[in-house]
Amino acid sequence: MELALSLGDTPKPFSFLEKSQKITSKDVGFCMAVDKEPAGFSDGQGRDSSSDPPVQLNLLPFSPVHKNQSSSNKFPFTWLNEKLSGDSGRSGPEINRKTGDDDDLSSPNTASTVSSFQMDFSIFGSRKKRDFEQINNNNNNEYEADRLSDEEENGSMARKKLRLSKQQSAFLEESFKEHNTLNPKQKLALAKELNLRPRQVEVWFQNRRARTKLKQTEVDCEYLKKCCDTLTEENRRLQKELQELRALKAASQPFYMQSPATTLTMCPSCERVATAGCVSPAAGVVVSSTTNNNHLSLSSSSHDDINAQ
DNA sequence: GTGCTAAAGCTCCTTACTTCA
DNA sequence: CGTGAAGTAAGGAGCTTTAGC
Repeated sequence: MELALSLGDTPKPFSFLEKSQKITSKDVGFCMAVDKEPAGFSDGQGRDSSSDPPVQLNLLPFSPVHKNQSSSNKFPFTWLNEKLSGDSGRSGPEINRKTGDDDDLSSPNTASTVSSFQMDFSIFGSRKKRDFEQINNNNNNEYEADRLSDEEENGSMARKKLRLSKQQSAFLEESFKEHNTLNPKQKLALAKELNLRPRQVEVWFQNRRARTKLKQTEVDCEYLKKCCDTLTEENRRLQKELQELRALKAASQPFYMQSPATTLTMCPSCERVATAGCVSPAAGVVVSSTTNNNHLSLSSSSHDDINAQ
């Protein structure tokens, strides 16, 4: 099966494309523009994805992909489809280019890549090794693998942290807008498109979800704060009204024979109290002080009743 | 069907690095 | 130039899910 995938002006063409033009999706763990997905599709990590639900397209409702996916649905990401089917055959952001024609020369990626390469690779953990092995095994990110190989040869593979370029971040952001989780295929495709390791894509999405959650938590916190302030103010006001009501009741006792009936309204839900003639729409319970029983009598009425008046 | 195990992914927390005021 | 805060890539622990046996 032919898989002609242009990834733009990559500084170094993928060697597997040079070695053999005959590529199966099994080889690359990634399937694009194929008439049908081969059985036993492997993501290159030992997992058989053939049992996946139709590429879990509930994640990507606008570009459903099925087992007999047509070539029009090249890739679950609509924005990636556009880029991959671009007129110039030059797709995706130009990133991590070795040549200096990138207008983003001031990109932190450039500086950090150079500087951090000088650190000690011994701090790399098992996961880093796993990713590195995965790169070598899958050839799914040869450029990155080459860079790592160069670092290893130089004995300075201690890149602790590599800042992603603006283009890479923007690209990932676009994919995150599509959906905030990735299936293995999408991860590999993104990694390939962006010349990143799949692990980097995975980490980026994890961190992105964490940032989203953090922002949402901050928003929720702010909302709850306002609610708390409102309730505090409401409580203060109600306490004041209660004091007024008690004062009114106390004042009416010595003169109950002379005092006219005082009608107060009280809402059962918000417990607001107001005198008759000043009935708020929220008032729901009529509190009337009569001269006969020396205590408040309540007659209930709903908000609707009040509002209907 | 059930239990065990390994692999993978996730969240959460943390660290380390970069950028900027 | 030095410094602290903010942003972010990445590591690790612990948990869950899933597939294979």
